[in-house]
Amino acid sequence: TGGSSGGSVNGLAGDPLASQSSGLKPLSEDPSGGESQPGTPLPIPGHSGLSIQEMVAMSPELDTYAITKKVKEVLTDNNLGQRLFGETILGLTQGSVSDLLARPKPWHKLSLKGREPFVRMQLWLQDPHSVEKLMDMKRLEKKAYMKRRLSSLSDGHSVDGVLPGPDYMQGSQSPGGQQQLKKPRVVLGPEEKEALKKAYQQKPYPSPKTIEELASQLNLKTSTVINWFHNYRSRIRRELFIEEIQAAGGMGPGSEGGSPSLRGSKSGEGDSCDGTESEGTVETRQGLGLGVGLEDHRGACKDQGMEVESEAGGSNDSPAEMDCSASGLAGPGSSCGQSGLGIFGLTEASSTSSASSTNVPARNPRDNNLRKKKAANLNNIIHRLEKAASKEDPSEWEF
DNA sequence: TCCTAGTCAATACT
DNA sequence: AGTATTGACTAGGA
Repeated sequence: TGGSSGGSVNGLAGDPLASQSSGLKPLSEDPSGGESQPGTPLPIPGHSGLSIQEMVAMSPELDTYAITKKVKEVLTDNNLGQRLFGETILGLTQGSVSDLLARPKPWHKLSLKGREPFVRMQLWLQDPHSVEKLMDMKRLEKKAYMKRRLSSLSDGHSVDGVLPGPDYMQGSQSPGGQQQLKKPRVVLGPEEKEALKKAYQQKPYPSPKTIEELASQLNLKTSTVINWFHNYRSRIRRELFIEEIQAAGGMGPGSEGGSPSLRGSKSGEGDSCDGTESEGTVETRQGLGLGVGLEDHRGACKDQGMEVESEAGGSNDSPAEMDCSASGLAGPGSSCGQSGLGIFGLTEASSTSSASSTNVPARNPRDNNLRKKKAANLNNIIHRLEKAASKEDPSEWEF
């Protein structure tokens, strides 16, 4: 991939990580770069030469929340970092791992590709030697690091770049040979973000024209504004998923139940409710209904001029999920984790949250968010309706 | 062409 | 040093 993107951690070319040690799978994805699809004849350790893709395809529904919870637990208990875990087990970078562990999307909302890390995690959890393997890896890294440090010290260089990470070379992408000066990362200031959020509240899907305006007003590139909207929408959507999971009782026993998710924008500002307003779960998926799930909750915060009161209280949620209904799981009850039945021995999934639960006493801050969600959701619906309206033939309407 | 899903990777935070 | 956040980018769907 030309850019940094696809390549990924799996560039673990010659570092100690990949190969070695007991049979840790080097999760390499296709070397070529073709990425996603085909390749990956990754022979998962104990599973009859199936590629992960195949395993993912065959996998029954997994409880992503329980899996990440367990993984976090194991990692912290054993003092293993996300970076090591991500690079050696998942083939993802630290940031991605952090994100994944903190906000897992429910299984039924994941694409095949998105499910892969969870299947890997599940497999890892089931491996009785998972921890020790990773520990070995850690030791090796440390050793290598020390070595490098020593040698460079004698050379008189500093070893800063010693990001144990293998790749890291930005050179990989400069085929021509010369380093293209990397463009500095754009960092939006609080005011800019504020303005963008405001704009989002009024129009989650701004027109090109609006985007242009925003860009010039904020002095940003239009692509930055576009990216911001894309990212914001998708991240808010994710927050919603988390709520869904938790509202559905997804948390396990030990959990405190607090959702780490919704942390609106820093307190500061005067804005009463801003933060993660949201957008809707318009979840397209298979065309089900408008995602307006979320029961009603009232809430203060009437800013931005949107009022939004009632809406169809639809059940939202996804529809028909694939096979679902796991077949042979039946875990040992209580704790998730191990057990190992069936091909995967997966732990049952708490299945789709049929949301719409009427409970949820409504925790203070949550209320506002829900309201916002509904509001934004409506915007989404409107967006879609407008789109549909542009189609003459009703049969083309999607909803 | 526009959107979403997934990620990367820089960098802010702890 | 490890973790969290987030702008940018790729792939793929419609």
